[in-house]
Amino acid sequence: MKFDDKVPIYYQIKNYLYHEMMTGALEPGDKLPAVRQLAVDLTVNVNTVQRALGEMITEGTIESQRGKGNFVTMDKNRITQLKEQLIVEQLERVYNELHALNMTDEQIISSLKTYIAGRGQQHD
Amino acid sequence: MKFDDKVPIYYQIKNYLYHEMMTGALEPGDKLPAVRQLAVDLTVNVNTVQRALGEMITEGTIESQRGKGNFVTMDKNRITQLKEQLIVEQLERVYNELHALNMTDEQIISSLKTYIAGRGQQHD
DNA sequence: CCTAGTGTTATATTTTACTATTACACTATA
DNA sequence: TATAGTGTAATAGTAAAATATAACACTAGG
Repeated sequence: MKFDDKVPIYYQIKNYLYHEMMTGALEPGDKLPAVRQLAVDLTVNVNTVQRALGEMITEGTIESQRGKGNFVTMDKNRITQLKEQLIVEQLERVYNELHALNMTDEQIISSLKTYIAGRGQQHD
Repeated sequence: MKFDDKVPIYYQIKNYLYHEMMTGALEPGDKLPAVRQLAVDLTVNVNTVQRALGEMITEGTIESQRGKGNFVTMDKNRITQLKEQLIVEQLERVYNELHALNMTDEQIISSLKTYIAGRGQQHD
């Protein structure tokens, strides 16, 4: 996996797993890949994986069963809340960033529209 | 200044100065605060400031005059390009993030509208 | 010429993230 | 009960970022 060297790997692993949960690749109750397998898949050390999982366990996003594995929480509400939270965080960030660049609300919205519209050309 | 401990300080300093330039707080030809002053203002070490400035000098965003100070480039075109670049980077990021959360283009745009509309309530 | 203000550079130290490696604890199952 | 698969934890080492501190180089002005 490709990581941004400006932010801690364990933090990016958390985000990766969040997204797997948000998109349904990992559903409530699902068993995650074994920590050693995740380490191989992501080409990182087991301890780094463990650090990410440890935080998610503390948060209650995943549940650990020693000897069995790590499992996505059965609390679907939590997943929904998490998704909403991730979305708002992103919106908040762009808004603040673009607003700090002296753009008006209207300019922010229209620039996003333009960006998305102009996207079809060279991507996907 | 408050820093996000998930990303290097020198990198955040660069972004801070970029924004100062984008908003016009620092205009082309303007003299930046002395490195030691910046270090005090940002409550950071001189070397950390220097690392940020060093990269910006290499980029050509600012120009250094030994014994005199650091100055914003006179090349207004560069400032404009930089602003456009910063905007696109933000749009790209938000788009990719939200798209990865299974949102459609329309949902992304409308969620931003909703966010901005609902913003007036508790902020500014 | 001296001094204060500026950028630049270097050394040593601390802290944090990450890695490598090993060991331990628990579960399921053959 | 042995073994393979799982999570958990500790130790030691490396690398990068940031700090503290000091010195050097240049400029302007008295």
